[in-house]
Amino acid sequence: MDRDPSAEKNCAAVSAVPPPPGLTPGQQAVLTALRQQPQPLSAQALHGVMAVQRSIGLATVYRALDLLKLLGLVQHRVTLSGETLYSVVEHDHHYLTCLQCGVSVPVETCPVQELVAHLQRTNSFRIYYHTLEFFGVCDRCS
Amino acid sequence: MDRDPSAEKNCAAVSAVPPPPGLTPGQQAVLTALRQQPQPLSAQALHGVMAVQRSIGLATVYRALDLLKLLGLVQHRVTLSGETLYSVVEHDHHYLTCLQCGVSVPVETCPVQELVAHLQRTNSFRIYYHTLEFFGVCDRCS
DNA sequence: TACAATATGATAATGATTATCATTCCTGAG
DNA sequence: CTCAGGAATGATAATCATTATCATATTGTA
Repeated sequence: MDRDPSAEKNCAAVSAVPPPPGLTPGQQAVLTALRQQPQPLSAQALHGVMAVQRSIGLATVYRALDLLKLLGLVQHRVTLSGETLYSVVEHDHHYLTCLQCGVSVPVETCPVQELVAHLQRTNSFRIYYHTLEFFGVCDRCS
Repeated sequence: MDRDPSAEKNCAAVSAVPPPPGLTPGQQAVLTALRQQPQPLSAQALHGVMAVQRSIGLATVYRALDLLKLLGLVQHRVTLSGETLYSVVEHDHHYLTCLQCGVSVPVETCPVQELVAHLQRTNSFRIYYHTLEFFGVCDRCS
């Protein structure tokens, strides 16, 4: 068996921002709901699961997600079908996506932490999260 | 001055697929037009620049881009505003994007080539390209 | 040369996201 | 404690990139 080449394991979030600042109840609810999801979720799906317990407008969910993104608490990724999926910034979640069938399999390693630190120094950018995604064709489709 | 930490330079495309197979004239035109662009371009923008010289339908441009993606000749990335930008698969183009103002600055290094090779071996996926994108807030916005 | 399959174009339809706007909530000054 | 100003919320209309549709044109082939 060959060793994993670029080996840093699943890197944890770079504590981008302190704990939640003054979030409104609605924003808190969105964050809490998102934290309970095992998988990244679309805004509409999140709205769906939230609406069961608490009434909240779809627009509010979108707005809260945008805000939470800006606070470094939530990250996003866009699927091939154009949906945006949101998840809490915790661990990196990277994917290998088939351009044909759209299936995404998670990638366990992440080789970019050093690069993040470097960019942060050289670009005067506060980096909250990153997406790393591989596109190709899975064997079933080729 | 500190050295660049994760140092592989701009990695070239992994010759995903041989030269162009039997592309139709329309598909060829799309590929050619895209090759002449210095920047990644949206499908509509590409259609715009193409329409000047050659009449082509917008739907055809979309279809050709999808096909070229499937052939490993073209890659895509999605902006914060939801547009999909296309470019020829040549060198990696990675970005640092401000979640506030949306500005994207290119990132010159790419630490994932080894990982690509590894994934290719362990996942029986044919990998054509990848996207690596950093999100945060630029100093002007924070 | 005629057929079957595929590509193309024009346009309608889709669907996720955003804008709008009236209402409600909250906070701080008085 | 009360009121005014600002922000947040919800319902819904509007937007806009992308996709589906379908009739027509093109291409490779028997």
